[in-house]
Amino acid sequence: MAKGDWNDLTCHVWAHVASKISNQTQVKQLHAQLIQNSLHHHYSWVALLINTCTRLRGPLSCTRTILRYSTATPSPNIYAFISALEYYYTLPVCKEQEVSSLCHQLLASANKPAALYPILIKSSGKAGILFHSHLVKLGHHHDPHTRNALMDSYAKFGPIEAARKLFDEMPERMAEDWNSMISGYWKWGKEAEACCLFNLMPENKRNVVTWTAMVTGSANMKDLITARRYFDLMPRRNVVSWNAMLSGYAQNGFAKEALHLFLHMIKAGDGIEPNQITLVAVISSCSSLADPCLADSVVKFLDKKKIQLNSFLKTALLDMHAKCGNLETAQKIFDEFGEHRNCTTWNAMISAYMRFGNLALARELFDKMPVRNVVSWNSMIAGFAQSGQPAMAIQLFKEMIAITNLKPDEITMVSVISVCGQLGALEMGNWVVNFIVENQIKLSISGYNTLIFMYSKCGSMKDAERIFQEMKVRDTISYNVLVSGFAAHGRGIEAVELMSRMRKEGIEPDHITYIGVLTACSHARLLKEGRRVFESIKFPAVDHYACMVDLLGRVGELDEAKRLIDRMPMEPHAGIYGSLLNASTIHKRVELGEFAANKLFELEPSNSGNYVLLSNIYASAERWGDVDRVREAMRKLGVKKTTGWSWVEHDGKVHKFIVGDRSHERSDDIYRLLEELCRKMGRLGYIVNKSCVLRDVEDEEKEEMVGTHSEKLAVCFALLVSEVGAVVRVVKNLRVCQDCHTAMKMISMLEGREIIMRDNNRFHHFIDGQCSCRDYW
DNA sequence: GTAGGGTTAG
Repeated sequence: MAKGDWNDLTCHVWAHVASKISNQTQVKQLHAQLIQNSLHHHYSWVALLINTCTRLRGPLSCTRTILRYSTATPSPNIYAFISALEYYYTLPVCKEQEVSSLCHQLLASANKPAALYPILIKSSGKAGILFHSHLVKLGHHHDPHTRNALMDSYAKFGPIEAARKLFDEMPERMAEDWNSMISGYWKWGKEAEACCLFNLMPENKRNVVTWTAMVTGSANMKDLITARRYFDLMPRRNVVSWNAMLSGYAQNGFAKEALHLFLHMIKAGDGIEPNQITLVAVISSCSSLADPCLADSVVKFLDKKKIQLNSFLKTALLDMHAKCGNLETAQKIFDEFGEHRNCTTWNAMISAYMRFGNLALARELFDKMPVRNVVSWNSMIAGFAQSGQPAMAIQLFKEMIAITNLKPDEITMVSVISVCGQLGALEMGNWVVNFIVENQIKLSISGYNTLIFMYSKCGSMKDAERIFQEMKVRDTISYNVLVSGFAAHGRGIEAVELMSRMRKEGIEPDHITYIGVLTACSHARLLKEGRRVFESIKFPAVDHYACMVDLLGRVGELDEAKRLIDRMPMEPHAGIYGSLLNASTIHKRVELGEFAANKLFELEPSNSGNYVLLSNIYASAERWGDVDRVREAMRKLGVKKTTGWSWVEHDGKVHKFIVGDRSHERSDDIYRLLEELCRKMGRLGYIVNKSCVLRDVEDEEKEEMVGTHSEKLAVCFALLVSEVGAVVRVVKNLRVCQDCHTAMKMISMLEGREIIMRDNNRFHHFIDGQCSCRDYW
C-alpha cells in the first residue's frame, strides 16, 4: 500500500482491524501503525481511532491525545472532533475549560461551511453552549439552524430562560424552534409554559414531533390521561409516537394499558412496525406483571419478527426473566453480556439476586462490579431493608456517603427512612431528615408519605401530623398512612375526622382508609362512629367485616359480632375468628371462644397464638383440666410458641433483646433490675435457663404463658438508661405482657415521664400512671 | 449529522 494512500479498500480493512480492538495497548499499536504509514493526518483515521476509544470507554489518555491531535491536523475533522468531545464530556475528569479552548481553537483554525455549526453544537452535548460567545463574535448566530441548535442546547441543559430569550428574539420561527422550546419547558418541569406555547403555536406548524413531545411531557408528569388525549388527537402517528405512549404507560406502572396499546399497534397500527425501543417498553411492562406466560410470548415475538437484541433489550429481558421467576435464564443473559455489561446490567442482576433472597450473591456481585452508580447502592440498601436486615441497610448507606462521591437521591432516602420506621429509631430518623434538608434532596409525595409512616412507627404522631400539614399536595396514601398512624396510637376521633377532611378535600377514601378508620374506632372503643363508617362502605370487603367484628367484640357486643359473621356474604377468614377469639378472651366468653378457636385450628393449625388464647380463656374460668388439654394438644402437634425480639433505641443506637439474652454489655444490670422489679410488683420472679419466668403470687404452680420475656429485658434496659430524661421508646413485636404494662404505668407515675411502647402495630402512651389504650389489659 | 421514543432501585 502506498504511503498516505486512502481508498475504500484500505478503509474497509482498517475499520475491520479497529473493530477487533479490545484494549488500550492495541489502540496504541494501531496508532503507531498509522504513523508508520503516514496516514495519521487523515481525518478518517482520527475518527476511526476515537470511535474505537469511545467503544472501549476506557483509554482516557489516548482519547485526550487524539482530541488535541484532531484540532492540530492541517485539515481537522469535525466529526472526529465531535466524537471525542462527546465521549470526553461524559467523563468525570473532564475539564470544561479545556473543552472550551479546544472548541475555540477548532472554530478559529479553518474555514468550514456554515452548516457544520449546528452539527457541532448539537453533538457537543452540554458543551454546546460554550460556542455561544464565539459564534456571536464570528457573526454566525443569525443563521436559523445555528440559532436553533444554540437554543436547543440552552433548552436541554439550561438555563431555560436563555433559550426563551433566543426564541423571543427570532424574527421568524421554524417548527423546530417551537418544538425545541416546548420540549425544553417539559424537561424542566414547566408544564404550564409548555402547554401555553403549544397553544400559541400555529396549528399548521404543529407536526408529529410537536404532538409526541406533548405526549412524553404529560407522561413524565405522570398524567397519563392527558398524554393519551394528545396521542388520540394526533393527526398522524409514527413509530416514535407509539413508543412515546407505550413508554409513558410502562414507566408509570400502567403495564396492562401498555400491553393493550401494543396489541392495538401490531393489529391496526397504520402499518407501523414495532422496533427495539417498542419492545423495551413492552418487556418492562411484562416484568412488572411478572407473568411467565407473557414472558414466553414476548420471547417468541422477538424471534418471529427477528428483532436484533441490543443492550437495552437484553437488560430488559434479563429483568423480565428474573421478575417472572426464572433466575437461570436471567443469569444466562448476564453471562452472555461478557465484557459488554454496563452498570444497568449489573444492577438488574443484583436486584434479581435480592429478589430471590440471595443476599450473599448480590453482595458478591456488588463488590465485583467495576463502576457503581446510585441505583447500585439503592438496590443494595433497599434489598437489605426488605430482607429483614435493617442494620446492614444503614451500614451501606453510611458507606455510600462516606466513601463515594455519589449523591443519595429520594429513592435512597425512602429506603433509609423506612428502615428507621421498621426499627422505631426516632433519633436516627431525625438525623436522616436533617440529612435530606442539608443535602437538598427533593422529596415527592411518596417520599413525604414515607416520612409520615416513619414518624408514626417511631411513636411520634406530632411529627407525623406536622409533615402531613407541611405537604402542599397529598394523595390517598398520605391520608391512609396518617389514618393508620392514628389507629395504631388509639386515636380514634382524629382518624374519623381525618377521613371527613379527606372527603371534603375531594379525595375518596379507599378500602385501606376504611380499614384504618375502623381499626382506630376499635382501639378507641368508638362503637357509634365505627358503625357509621362501616355502613358508609359501599361494598365492604372481608377485611372490613374483620374490623367490625373486632370493634363489636372489644366493646363487649359479642353476640352481635357473631351475628355479623353469620350474615357475611363471603367466607370468613382467620382474621375474623381471630378477632372473635381475642374478644372472647377479654370478656371471658368460653363457648364463643371455643367456637372461634376450633374454626382457627382448621384454618391455621400451626399458629401458636390461638392455642395460647384458648388456654387463657380456660384459665380465666379456672378450668385447669381444659388448660392442660390445650397445652397437650400443642405439644402433640409440635406447635411452638414463637419468640420475638424487642428493641430499644437509646442515644441513636438500637438495642435488641431476645428471651434469655445475655449478650448485651449491661446484661448483669438488666437482670438485677428485672429481679428487683418483679419483687416490687408483688410477684415472684426468678431466672430459669438464663431466661426470666414469672410466677403468680397466689398460685405458684401457674406459670405465666403470655409474653416472651424479651420485652422485660428491653423494659429494664429502658429503665436503666432513663436518667437521660427523654421519652423512652420500647419497640417490640409481640404483645406486651402484663408485668411490663404494670411496670410502665408505675414508672410513668413515679418519675413523671411519658413512656411510649410499640407493640407490633400498636402504640401505648403511658402518662401519669395511665395507659392511652383503654381496651388494653 | 435541526425538533419527538429506550433497560435497573422505592
